Amino acid sequence: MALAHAILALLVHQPMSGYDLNKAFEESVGCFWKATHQQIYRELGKLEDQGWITAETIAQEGRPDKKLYSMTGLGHENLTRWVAQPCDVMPIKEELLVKVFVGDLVPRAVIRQQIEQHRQLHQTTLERYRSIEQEFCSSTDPSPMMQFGYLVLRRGIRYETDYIDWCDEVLATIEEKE
Amino acid sequence: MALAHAILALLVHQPMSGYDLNKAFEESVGCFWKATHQQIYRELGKLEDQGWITAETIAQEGRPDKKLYSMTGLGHENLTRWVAQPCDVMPIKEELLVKVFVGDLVPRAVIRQQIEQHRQLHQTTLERYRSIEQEFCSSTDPSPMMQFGYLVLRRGIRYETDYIDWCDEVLATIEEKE
DNA sequence: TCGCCCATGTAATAAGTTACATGATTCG
DNA sequence: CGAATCATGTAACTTATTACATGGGCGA
Repeated sequence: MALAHAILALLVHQPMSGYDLNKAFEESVGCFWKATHQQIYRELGKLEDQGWITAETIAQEGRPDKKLYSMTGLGHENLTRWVAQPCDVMPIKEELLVKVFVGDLVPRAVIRQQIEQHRQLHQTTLERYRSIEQEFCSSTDPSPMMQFGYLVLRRGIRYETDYIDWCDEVLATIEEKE
Repeated sequence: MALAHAILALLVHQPMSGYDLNKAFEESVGCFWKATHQQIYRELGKLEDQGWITAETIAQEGRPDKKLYSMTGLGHENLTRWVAQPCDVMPIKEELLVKVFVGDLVPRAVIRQQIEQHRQLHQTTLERYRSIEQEFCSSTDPSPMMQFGYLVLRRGIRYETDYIDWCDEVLATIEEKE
């Protein structure tokens, strides 16, 4: 049910289309949830059936019609109730760590290359988060919603920074003994 | 295919039963992969069909028979090839972060409580990793396999430490304005 | 005697991925 | 003229979760 609530969480602030939601998951919101457009459209259908959201079809000139989804009172109630419920720690599933774990099966260069590649990917993500952070800081609107959004972004920044530091630790260790 | 490779990665070092694998995923290996026993038994069946592992049934007194799985040459080849293949960054899906994101819907105390609870959970996991680290350090066997295992554990320790620090950051921010 | 450890599985459902499918507009 | 953006979806398939199911031994 978590994807449903992630979608509702985005619709609290403003109505959005499936397309908008997909972009959000790819960009800023990517630091706490991930979903493909197929999942999003399917889930939006379910949420509408349950009456947690409503759709309004907007005709547009020169581009396809879009469906703007808004949260209903029922959806709002459900989301609020869900926020207060205890939740589990999300399990970690890291392919890269499985590879490092069996690093002794391959030449050192293979692991070094994998780590270097991931360091690069996390660096790129970190830079994206940093530029979103700049927008927060330069904005003159210190609303409470922005505060919570900023705390989530902080988690993303911390995570990426820490991952990069770990990569450097690994690289230092494997170079040491070559 | 990643679960299959995570299982193979554990079977490289010694033969194990489904039960053993499940315990491993719950304990030390939990810092890089998670699987339920149902998934494990199903996957073991598939891996055996493919000829990547072989089973040997061990009759035991006073307790159920067990099936000890060992990796075959084919399994070893496949695992080795997989380690060298590039892989994607694993997406983050954090229910807690979704909740913090919509923290303005509920009283401050609700978010504070959620954060405190998760801080506690991550603290417990960190302590578990720290005690595994102690075993590594006191061991007089600095084999290469141990080195890679230690690097993976370092990732777990870093992750948990960083998560706890973030929790403290959130708690400081929400107390500030009460 | 109650509950945990050992040890394995099936069945049903939910969630996620991959491939397929369309079609106009706008920018380089 | 090709690629990207906007905008939506279906269908098939693979993974993961949850519930159900069994049964002896062993320690508090």
